[in-house]
Amino acid sequence: MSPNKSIRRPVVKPEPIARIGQAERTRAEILDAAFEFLWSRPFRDMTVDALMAMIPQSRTAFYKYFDDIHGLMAEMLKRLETEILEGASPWLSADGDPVALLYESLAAEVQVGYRYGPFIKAISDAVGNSANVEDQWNWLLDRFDDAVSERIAADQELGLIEAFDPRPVATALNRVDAAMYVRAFGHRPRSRPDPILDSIARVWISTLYGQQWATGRTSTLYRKPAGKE
Amino acid sequence: MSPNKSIRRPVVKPEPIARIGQAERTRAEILDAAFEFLWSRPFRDMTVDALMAMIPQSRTAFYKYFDDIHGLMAEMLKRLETEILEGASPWLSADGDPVALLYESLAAEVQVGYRYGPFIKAISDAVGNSANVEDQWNWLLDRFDDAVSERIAADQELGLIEAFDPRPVATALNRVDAAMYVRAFGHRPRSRPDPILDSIARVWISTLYGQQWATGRTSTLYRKPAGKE
DNA sequence: TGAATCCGTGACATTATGTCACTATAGTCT
DNA sequence: AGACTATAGTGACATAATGTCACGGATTCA
Repeated sequence: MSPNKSIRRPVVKPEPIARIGQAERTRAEILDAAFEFLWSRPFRDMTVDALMAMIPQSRTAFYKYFDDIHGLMAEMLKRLETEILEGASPWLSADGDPVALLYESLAAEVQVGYRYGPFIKAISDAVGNSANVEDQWNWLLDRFDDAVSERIAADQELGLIEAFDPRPVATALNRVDAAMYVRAFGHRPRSRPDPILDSIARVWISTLYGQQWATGRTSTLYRKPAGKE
Repeated sequence: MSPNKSIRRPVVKPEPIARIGQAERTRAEILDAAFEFLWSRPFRDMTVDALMAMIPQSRTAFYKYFDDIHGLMAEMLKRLETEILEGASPWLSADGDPVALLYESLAAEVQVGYRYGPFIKAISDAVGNSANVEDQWNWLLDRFDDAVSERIAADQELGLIEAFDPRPVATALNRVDAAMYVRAFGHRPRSRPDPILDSIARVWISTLYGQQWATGRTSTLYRKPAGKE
């Protein structure tokens, strides 16, 4: 990072690197191994030793790439974040029947939860062992809480949702999802996702828009934006 | 245990014990110390060493009473169970306005959650580190799921609750509570319990009995048992 | 060729764990 | 009283996992 000696560097020389990319490949190899490990064994069994035994590298090589096992989990969590936020939320942004959109969003989320079940469980296990992972996980959850709160507030403005403090309700609803994913999809064989989606959707829809839409999954709450631009 | 030499023992002699009750007192001392520890520091910092430094006993004495730190947590969890189940649930058994009773039950539960907040967080942290604790915690939660499912099914019979598969919904609702307690009451200073109760109650009541009762906390759903004995 | 750098490794120090053989002592028996 | 015994407690030890460090080998650049 710091240009100690070779101050005169030919202008076009952004790649003076030896063994190009080797580090990145090894790093990715470790991350992949960790993912594979957690797919079949619980987080508490993942020692640096056991992990590095899966790839042709010495145990200590691990520390060239990560601070410790929790640092590794934090990195993996970042990867997951991207994936989650992508598949996420028509309901949060798009325009249309709120009940249908909410259901669609939850369905997408359940897909992700199902897909990454054992890994999400690993994260939730790791949370108790490291302030770092805990902070990062909470930060992610809080962002969801923010987004959901906002949407609730917006629909309250429109009279689609009753008046109440949106924040704690958003938190409660989001926690349902996280807990259900860990429980239902955290161990293999994973539960079938459909009943999970049904129950989650029921709780969300009943709480926000009213029971009468919980079964049908669509509503007549939505009217084409009139005055609002 | 085995009568090696002194075969001729006077018949009335069921108490040949020396240093009566000392063990129980030490055991309780350790449990108390653990509780105190967890009140101010996270579970991940509680080593056997740190714990036993709090009382005038050697580190190894710990192993006379518990298998390991997780065995200790399992024991503490059992203690908590009792407390939880006591303060628990008018809604589950008593007769009367279901919405009012549900609210009352949740209020009592929130009290317990508030009271034991940091300790509940410690349990939830320990869950990831030990199959034993995990099993026991899940067993406790499952019992709640059972009880709630039953009550839902009963009210569905009476037409007070819509028809749907009660089990996953019960699970979802119970998970709300647990997650909220950890989040809101797990760290000090703990959040004020009232908004937590409000949001939890809103989710439960809206999901089960309908939004219209979520604010008022009482309903007109209940009618004196007529035909039923 | 030689210098610089990158990647990786074995050896080590440290910390926590759990076991075991042993000691000390309070109560019991004669 | 004095000997005996089960109980409570301890220090020393073996094991396991962690994280650091000085070094070695290889590759690229000058």
